[in-house]
Amino acid sequence: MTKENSNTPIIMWFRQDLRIHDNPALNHAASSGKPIVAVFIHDEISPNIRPMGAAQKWWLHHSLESHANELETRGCKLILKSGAATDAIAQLKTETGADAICWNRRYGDGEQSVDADIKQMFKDEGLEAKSFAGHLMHEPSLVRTGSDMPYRVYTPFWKKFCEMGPPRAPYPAPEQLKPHQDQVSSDTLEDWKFLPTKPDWSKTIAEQWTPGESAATERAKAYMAADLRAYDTARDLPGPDRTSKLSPHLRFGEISPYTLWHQCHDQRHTADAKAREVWAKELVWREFSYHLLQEWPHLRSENFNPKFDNFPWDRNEAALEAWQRGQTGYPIVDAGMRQLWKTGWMHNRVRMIVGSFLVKHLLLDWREGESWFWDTLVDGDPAANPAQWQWVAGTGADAAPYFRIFNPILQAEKFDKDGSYIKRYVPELSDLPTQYLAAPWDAPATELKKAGIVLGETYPKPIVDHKEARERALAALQASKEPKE
DNA sequence: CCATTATTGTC
DNA sequence: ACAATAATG
Repeated sequence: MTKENSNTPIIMWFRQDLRIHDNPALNHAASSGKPIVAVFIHDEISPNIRPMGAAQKWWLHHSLESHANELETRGCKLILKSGAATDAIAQLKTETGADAICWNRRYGDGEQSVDADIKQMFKDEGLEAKSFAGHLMHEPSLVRTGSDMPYRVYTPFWKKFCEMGPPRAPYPAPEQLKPHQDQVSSDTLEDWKFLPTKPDWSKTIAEQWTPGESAATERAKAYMAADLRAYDTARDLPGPDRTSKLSPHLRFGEISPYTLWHQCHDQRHTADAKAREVWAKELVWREFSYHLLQEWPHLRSENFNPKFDNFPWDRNEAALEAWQRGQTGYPIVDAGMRQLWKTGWMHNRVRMIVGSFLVKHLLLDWREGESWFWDTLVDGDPAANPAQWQWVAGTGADAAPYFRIFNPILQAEKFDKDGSYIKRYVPELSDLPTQYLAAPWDAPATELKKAGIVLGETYPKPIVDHKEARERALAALQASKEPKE
């Protein structure tokens, strides 16, 4: 095959795919034989693109640093540009004389319309613009029901996903990259001010996480070898916490879902079929979220199920703040919210509990919770975060025929039996015997005293009564169903 | 009788 | 998923 323009550069536009391995667009750029201009654009201007949350920015800073180093060892510099992506790409095209561009597809209406514009910009000049599937194993728009409709329920989506055949094997990293050598203007990471300063809340997060492709790869390997086998039985226990912690790495594409799918299924000798399937199903929940986002671009702002449009959400700043700060008086809720603040992450079981509590017990709008998570989670994902919040609120894609109201006391007793999770994040309760940890207000006065706890002083009294809150939520649901005058 | 366990209806 | 109710021992 002749490569007519092998001396003119190709732009490799990195977005949510900060990896060398299994990166189809990068492989395309490498095999084109053209000098590669690698770029990342920080775009907070283009319409309908959600500005990143603070914790994600912390992650992205370090992930870009790591990715730039990876590229550097292959002789390639990562160019940083900011502003509207169409302008940044146009400028880069002029600066470098590039006659081709490639990227891995992203999802969401704002992102896709920017990408379509840029593709058009290249096509109009007879230049090449190619996009690849790398973020998801099956294109969300191609997973359809028998009557050619998008799925609204996970289980049939999962079945269809399986029928569509196993995801392709991951691609190897390109053997070599031919870098573009000329000087190109670039921002610095410091220009973007992604790291918090006054106050710097990132220290406890940095202790937990190492952003970047090599850390992601190591974590995946270690997880598959050690803990995958216990996933189906242990995944609901936030105390021992045997989850993979791969979510932020996946969020920024430091490791690909194809790689993880195959690593999981290759683990036949250590993990049984059940454990492997349950874990793979979680990976496909991510795909389902993108499927929903694709079909319902306003997933983060509008009820998926319009029947909830009349739901009488409360507005209560004090209650919202108590929830955000982990001061609700329900230890399992407070432990979760404090884990989130401290580490930028929360165990999934606890996400469901705190989400249900915000929406059902406090009657606060799920969008308040979604926004808080978006700002504080290092794995805040444009599809998974709204999809999960809508699921827990009952407004989303959920097959349950009833209005799910988690009981935070039962949930704590069931999933944090030994109280290790609560004690870790709510240390003011750590001297209370385990049996009282789920509901300290029911502990005998003598036990509270022995543990040095004064409810309302050293730890809050519950801000709502469970039974009353439950009844109030059910009444609100009824009220939202009354036909409007 | 009480505490634990199984069943069932709901949203 | 929960909670009211029934069954068990």
